[in-house]
Amino acid sequence: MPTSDADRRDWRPIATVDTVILTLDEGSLKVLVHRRQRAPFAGAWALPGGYIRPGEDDSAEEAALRVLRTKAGLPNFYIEQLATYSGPARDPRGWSISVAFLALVPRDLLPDLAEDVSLAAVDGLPDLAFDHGRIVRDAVARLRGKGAYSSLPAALLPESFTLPELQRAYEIVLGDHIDASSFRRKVLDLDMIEETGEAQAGVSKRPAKLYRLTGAARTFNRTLGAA
Amino acid sequence: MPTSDADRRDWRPIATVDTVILTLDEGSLKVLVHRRQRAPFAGAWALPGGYIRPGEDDSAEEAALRVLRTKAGLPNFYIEQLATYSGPARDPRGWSISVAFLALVPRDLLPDLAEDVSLAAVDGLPDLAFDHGRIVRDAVARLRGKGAYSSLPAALLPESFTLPELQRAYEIVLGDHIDASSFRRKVLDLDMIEETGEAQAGVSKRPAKLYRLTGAARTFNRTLGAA
DNA sequence: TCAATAGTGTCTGTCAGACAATATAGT
DNA sequence: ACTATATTGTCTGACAGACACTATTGA
Repeated sequence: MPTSDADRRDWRPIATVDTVILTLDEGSLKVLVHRRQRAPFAGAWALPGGYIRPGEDDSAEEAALRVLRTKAGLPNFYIEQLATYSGPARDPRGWSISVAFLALVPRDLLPDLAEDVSLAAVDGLPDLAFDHGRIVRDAVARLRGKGAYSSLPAALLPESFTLPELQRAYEIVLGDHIDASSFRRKVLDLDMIEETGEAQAGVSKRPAKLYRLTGAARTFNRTLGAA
Repeated sequence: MPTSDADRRDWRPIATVDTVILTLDEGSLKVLVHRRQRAPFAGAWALPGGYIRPGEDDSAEEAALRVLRTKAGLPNFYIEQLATYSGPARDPRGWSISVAFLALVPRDLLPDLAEDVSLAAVDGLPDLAFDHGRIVRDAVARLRGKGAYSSLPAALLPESFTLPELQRAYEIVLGDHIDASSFRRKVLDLDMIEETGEAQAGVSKRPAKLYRLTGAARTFNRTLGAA
């Protein structure tokens, strides 16, 4: 069983994680990317990612959260497993396997973007390192496909939001117009959201009521990825 | 960078694949399991699985197909990525990462079962090695959750089948009764199936027409997993 | 009062499920 | 003709989208 280093390297692929952080910014769906400092693909835009460290991480998910903390300075939040990408060619360093995760984050929870971090619109994505372009496309397809009426798009909004804002989030995610009255009926029937009691202020038109996700909806949200 | 073997082993997790083969047998949904010959979990039931071999496999999916060919004697068929399981405790041999795949296979395509291979009903599953019990539960949840009207359950039936048979397959998969007239309308509208021109023979009642999946439905089926 | 958007009420077409009615094989 | 399904037709309630109408704020 014991063999040379070269052989052993051949038997255990490189194991990494990559994260797709999606948010709503300036009316469109964007993904967080950073400029790579080191080879391979130095200077190219890439998803935040890194090696799984068995000595340090308790799971691939923990590894992804660690990468987000240390590489992007992001706090822990809910991430959902997207898919796993593998093969000899996707990483020039050798046969690799990467577990990709997806998170929906309100824009205001993202810290001020550093020099080498940027939000790229998912429609008209620039070229990304590795197979990250494909990973982002898969993530967006998953988001768009998954329950037109799951509570997911609400995760892109701040703690409290108006119904028109929520509707716009759905429209951006789904890429389609939604009728306002149907939307209200549906979303209120589902007990996903509840009034905060407050209303918009300082607008020169009828102010909209503010809502928040109900506890039930937040939980539903958290567990959606498991199914 | 070069370190001792122990260190390097620590940096690259064990990488494996596991496969969940689901089929309809005696009116219920079953999963193919085999009795492990070797430690760990020698003697226990487990999903067919094995190491990814970077020198031999072009992707995790190829590795899974190779495992099915060599360990279970199964031909190549469409498998869909399910999820990836990882951590220090799931395999006593060390920190491991396993990519799980799902396949729906007509019972008559499974070769005669060898001594150490068996079909276990997914409801009332026996204890399985590793975290395979959880993997099977996730697979069944995915199947039940995924498009009530995707063409997926049809993959569990032989090449040609009657509408009542197809309906029963859906009912078993969904675990719920379906109205016959609605089912016919829907499934025929979707252009998923087409008449073969033949009909059942040798039944002492009105014989049902035979159908097959349309080319479009088969393709749809194949690509479902990608989204 | 006006502009602009929030929010409500009503109509209508679509569709799934319930269920009755009809069709067809072997016996 | 009779039995046991297969298959079709009709009715009805739920619901999404269209759209007209009312409400409410600051200017």
